[in-house]
Amino acid sequence: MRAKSVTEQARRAQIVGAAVEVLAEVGYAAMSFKLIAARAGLSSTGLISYHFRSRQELVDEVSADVLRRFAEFVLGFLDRSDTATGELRAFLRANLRFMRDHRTLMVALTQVRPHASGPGPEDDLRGMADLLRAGQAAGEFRAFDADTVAIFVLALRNGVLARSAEDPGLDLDLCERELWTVVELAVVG
Amino acid sequence: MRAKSVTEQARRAQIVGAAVEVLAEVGYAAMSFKLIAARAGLSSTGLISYHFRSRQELVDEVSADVLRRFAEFVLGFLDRSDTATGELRAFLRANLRFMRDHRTLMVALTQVRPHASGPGPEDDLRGMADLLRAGQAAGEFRAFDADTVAIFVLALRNGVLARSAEDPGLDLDLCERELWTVVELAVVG
Amino acid sequence: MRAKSVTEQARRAQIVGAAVEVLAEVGYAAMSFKLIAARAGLSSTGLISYHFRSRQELVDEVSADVLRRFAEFVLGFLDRSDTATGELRAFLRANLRFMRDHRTLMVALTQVRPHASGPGPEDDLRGMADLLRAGQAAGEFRAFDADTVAIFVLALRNGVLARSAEDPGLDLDLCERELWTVVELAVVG
Amino acid sequence: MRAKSVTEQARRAQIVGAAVEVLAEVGYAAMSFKLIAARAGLSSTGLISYHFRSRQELVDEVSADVLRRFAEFVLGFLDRSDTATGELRAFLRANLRFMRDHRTLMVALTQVRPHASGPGPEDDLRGMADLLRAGQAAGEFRAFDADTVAIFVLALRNGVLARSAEDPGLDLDLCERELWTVVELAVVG
DNA sequence: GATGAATGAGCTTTCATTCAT
DNA sequence: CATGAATGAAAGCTCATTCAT
Repeated sequence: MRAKSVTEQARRAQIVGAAVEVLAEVGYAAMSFKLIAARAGLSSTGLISYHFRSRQELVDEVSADVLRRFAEFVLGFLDRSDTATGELRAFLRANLRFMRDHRTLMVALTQVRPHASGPGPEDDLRGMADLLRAGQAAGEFRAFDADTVAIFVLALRNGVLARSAEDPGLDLDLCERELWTVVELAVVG
Repeated sequence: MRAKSVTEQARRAQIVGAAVEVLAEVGYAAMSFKLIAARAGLSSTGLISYHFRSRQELVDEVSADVLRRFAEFVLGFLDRSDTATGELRAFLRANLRFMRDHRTLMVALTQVRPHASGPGPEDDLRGMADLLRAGQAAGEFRAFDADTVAIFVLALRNGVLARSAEDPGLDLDLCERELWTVVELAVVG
Repeated sequence: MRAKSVTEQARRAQIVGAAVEVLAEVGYAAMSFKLIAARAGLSSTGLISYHFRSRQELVDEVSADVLRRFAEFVLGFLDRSDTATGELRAFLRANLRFMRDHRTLMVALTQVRPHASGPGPEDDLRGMADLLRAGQAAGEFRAFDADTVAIFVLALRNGVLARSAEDPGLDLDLCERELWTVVELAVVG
Repeated sequence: MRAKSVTEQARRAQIVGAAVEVLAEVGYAAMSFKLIAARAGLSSTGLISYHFRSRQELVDEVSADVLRRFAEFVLGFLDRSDTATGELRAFLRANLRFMRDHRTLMVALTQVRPHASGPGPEDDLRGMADLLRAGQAAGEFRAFDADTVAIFVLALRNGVLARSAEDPGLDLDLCERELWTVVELAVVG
């Protein structure tokens, strides 16, 4: 792979940013190069094709980019704790805070991820199941099937984010408190 | 609204059925009349337009049709119990069984519902919150914010269905058992 | 050509009538079997195709039918006079009265005639030129090129009808008086 | 409104030109992007949509373009005279000459104008009525209802043009002479 | 690198017509 | 005779992509 010039990188970022906004606004199915170009202030959709080999490459990059930012954000919450319980709590909190602070990114991610290559839900699940198993090994969590409960934890996360996307008025701080209560009850036992 | 002839009804059903299969296979964004016509063995897309005023009408009908079948299915589980706990358990069980027995319908529904008119997630939430409040009033459930926990319960349902859609090998019976354990812990307290 | 049954004739008339209304309302370019069927209260456009070999045949029949009615109407005015001047005046009066009393027919005719076979403007012109020549031979009209002035007379007729079609509020009685003044000045000299 | 590039302008003009030819040849109802693209030597109808937002925009532009050319042409005749009589005569002469020299444009205009936005017949009538009133005020014309006679004058113009469109062999120079005789008789009195 | 014009396949929808019942 | 379902061509329009400048 070639090294990318600074200008090139800047343009790609600009286009990805515009795509994020479009995705959050009209959804994946209605996203088009025309809308993205307009949103980015570009004079031609040709420029998008110039910087991205194909629509799919753009979709992948949008997904990867938002995912990277999200991961960084979550990491900022995680590295303060060392128990599995603390890590789980930090993860959930980070997710809801990201939604609160970067709603557009989050909504765009939910729209684009099903159509992007790159890490999928299985990868999320693997990580979560590992965390849960670690908690069980440390005696913090009750006995349960970690793979299955991992599905549940991520389902709760996704569901709250989806609801918040539908209803911008949702009180995410209340959600965070109630969510932790529920997860603690369910996982710690 | 005019009465629809038998043939008309049959064709519409056939088209809706083909649309369901296409939706489950390629997703909403890639759905097209061409694919549906091919799947249904129709000679042209014109026939779809003949039976449905517009693409949106087809989308709405697909959503309504699957939703109706799903509601019937769920009802078959519900009317055996009378406590809120029993009803909640039956609801969750019914959902997972529907996925197990009618996977294509369920997957199609997740694809189409965000783009259909008709009842939306808010309506689901309202019903669930009412059930939870009834359980609280009956002393079956612990104290929590019913609207928020309704989000959680439906999130769990949706998440399991989504996971099952991604991974057809998922053991839904195991999920059902673990899910009820988790929900009981979380809701009954 | 086969004899047409009574029912057949009635249906054709009904369809022609509906076509006239549609033509007057939306114009030739926007006319369609669907609109005509709806207007006639028919359940299918197939019925139109059943009674008319083709769209063109319907168009021709509409034109011929209205033209026939128009001719009858005009005749009712003509047969009272015997001079060319009287006949010319009666002709013009009849035209404007027909527009006043049967506006829909007249408007439909202007829409359909350019697309119908059957007698065309040349035939109208021939008749008018003959009348003018007769008037010249009788010493009623001044010397002019009859073929050319025939164009003018029919142009005046057509223009007034077209204007009246555009502006239903046009005072056709005033038009009739002014028109005759003008024609008399121009033709008698 | 954005400034249009030279190439853009040229293509639009080319498409408008092709549309004019198609209109003159097959009429408004049978006009289609396919015919226009073929006539213009374009590879696809998509290019027409690329340069014109919609069919209606093309229709409007064709009408406006021909109208503009026509107005310029007429102006070249008008500015030599100062009496109402002279202006009227120049107007009529200009119309017939335009038909003689730019028959395709003229025929296209008659086809497209009823379906275009932009100035309509009422606007033509207003101008003509004003001219007639000016002539009356100057004592050049006899007493008549200017609004009505304006209809007549334009009717004569339209009728001759229509006839010429139908019969390309029509002697427009003869028409011009006879027309002026008739108009003079009718208007001057 | 950027532009905007061009491409051609694709979309949904409408059309007149045909056909089995 | 009438119905309404079916047909396939054609419509206007949008799409991602390509290309010359």
